[in-house]
Amino acid sequence: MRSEPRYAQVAAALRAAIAGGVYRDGASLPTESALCATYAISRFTAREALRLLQVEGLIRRQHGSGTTVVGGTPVLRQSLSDVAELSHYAAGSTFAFREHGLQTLPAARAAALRLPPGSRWVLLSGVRTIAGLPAPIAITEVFVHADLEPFVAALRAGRETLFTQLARLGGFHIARIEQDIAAIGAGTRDATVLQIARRTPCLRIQRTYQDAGGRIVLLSLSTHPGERFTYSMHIDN
Amino acid sequence: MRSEPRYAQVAAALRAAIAGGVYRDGASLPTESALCATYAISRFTAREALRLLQVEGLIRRQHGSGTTVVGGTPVLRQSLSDVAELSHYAAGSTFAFREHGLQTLPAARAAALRLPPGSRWVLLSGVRTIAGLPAPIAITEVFVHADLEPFVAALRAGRETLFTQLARLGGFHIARIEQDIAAIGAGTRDATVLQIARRTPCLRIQRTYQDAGGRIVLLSLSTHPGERFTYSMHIDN
DNA sequence: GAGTGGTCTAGACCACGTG
DNA sequence: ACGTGGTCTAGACCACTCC
Repeated sequence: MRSEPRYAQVAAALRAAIAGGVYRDGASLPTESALCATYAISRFTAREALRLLQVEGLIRRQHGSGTTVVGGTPVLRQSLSDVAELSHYAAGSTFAFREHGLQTLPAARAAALRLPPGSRWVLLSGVRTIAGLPAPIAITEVFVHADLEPFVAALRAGRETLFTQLARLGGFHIARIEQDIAAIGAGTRDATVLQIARRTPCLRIQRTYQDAGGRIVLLSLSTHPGERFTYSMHIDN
Repeated sequence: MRSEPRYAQVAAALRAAIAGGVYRDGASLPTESALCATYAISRFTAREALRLLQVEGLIRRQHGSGTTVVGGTPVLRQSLSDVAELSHYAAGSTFAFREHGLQTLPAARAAALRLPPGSRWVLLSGVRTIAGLPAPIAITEVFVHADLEPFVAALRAGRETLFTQLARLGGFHIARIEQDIAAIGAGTRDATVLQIARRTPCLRIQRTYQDAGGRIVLLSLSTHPGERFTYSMHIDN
């Protein structure tokens, strides 16, 4: 049982105080030196705690004036922090894939995907289609951690996403998903499969699924033709 | 002319070294103690410089292993998991805009944005820039509901997003944000402002901000050059 | 075990905003 | 002038990774 860093504890305490109405919208938070005194911490730790709240958008800091609460409304926490949301865009679509076995990635490829050089992955490739549409809406590559190779054969195409299947089969828990979205021009191979012109603008979505230890268990790389795909999400307060 | 903080100078030097190919993709950056020695700075200053590069997405830090370069081409990343982060947008960036008054949208335009035909909006246009970068990272159009016109004159460019300013000025609450992300080719006008070639792949992000009644109070339409912008988010279970 | 980054202390001086 | 946050030093111990 590792304990949280001190600055995270202080940040949590302040967050709770804000949510609890101790500091209202626009109200001033204690000064740094006040925090040092009340929590018996150094100024570094106090600043680190405040830095956390700042990137969360909870507080606003002004050089000569002080620290004020920006949005004390306590419900602001809710978000798309739900894995279910991630699958909603795929509803009604099906994913067909082929397995290409366990491979060591070329160094350049590994670096581009920000995976450890020399690491080994089971490579899958596939296309996502929507019934009735002539061309696929995505071409996808999936990299499964070598440790999970025994479960790959049991993967099925269909509604359930690969990562939920793997999590169930492997008996582990996905703790974090990182998602990067960029716009790129279609390469020759992608263009052929997607039936679009080369260099057509495409959405490139890279997701990494990490377990509790921060280890990447699955990485997926999808390319969607720009004119056939829009990534849509919503955030409710 | 006030001089830059020391950590910003060190960060700039490292940024230049990465861009100049001294440290390639995936290569290791000097350790913190090495930076302390070469620049004659304390570890705090070195870490502050590295922190800058980290939030820019240029480097990746791993506890026991070291600091490595993520991408040789500078990519801006925006991490986003809830409304609070959305309000802060890209750290260190500023938004400059002009107001173009109350207008009735052409029918085609309204349809494309999925806004009611004949509805009236205050149109704003602007660019988002990051200090030190020659070209903007986004060109943005904003449509503000006609009912909020009295508050538009009070809007200020700067750190606070337009919708948080409007919510405060108008005394209402944003209940829902919808966000659509697509890949498009840059049009002539966008290409000029963003200093890229026409038809360069760009991320087009459309956000609608709705009040509790589902009424769209604000719509923003941003175009980001693909090679300078990656939309990044994470989801924690 | 050696070396890395993560956390933390106890000081210091400076730049900024408000009185 | 004063108090605020911003920057910075010179140490320290710990947790993690890799050999």
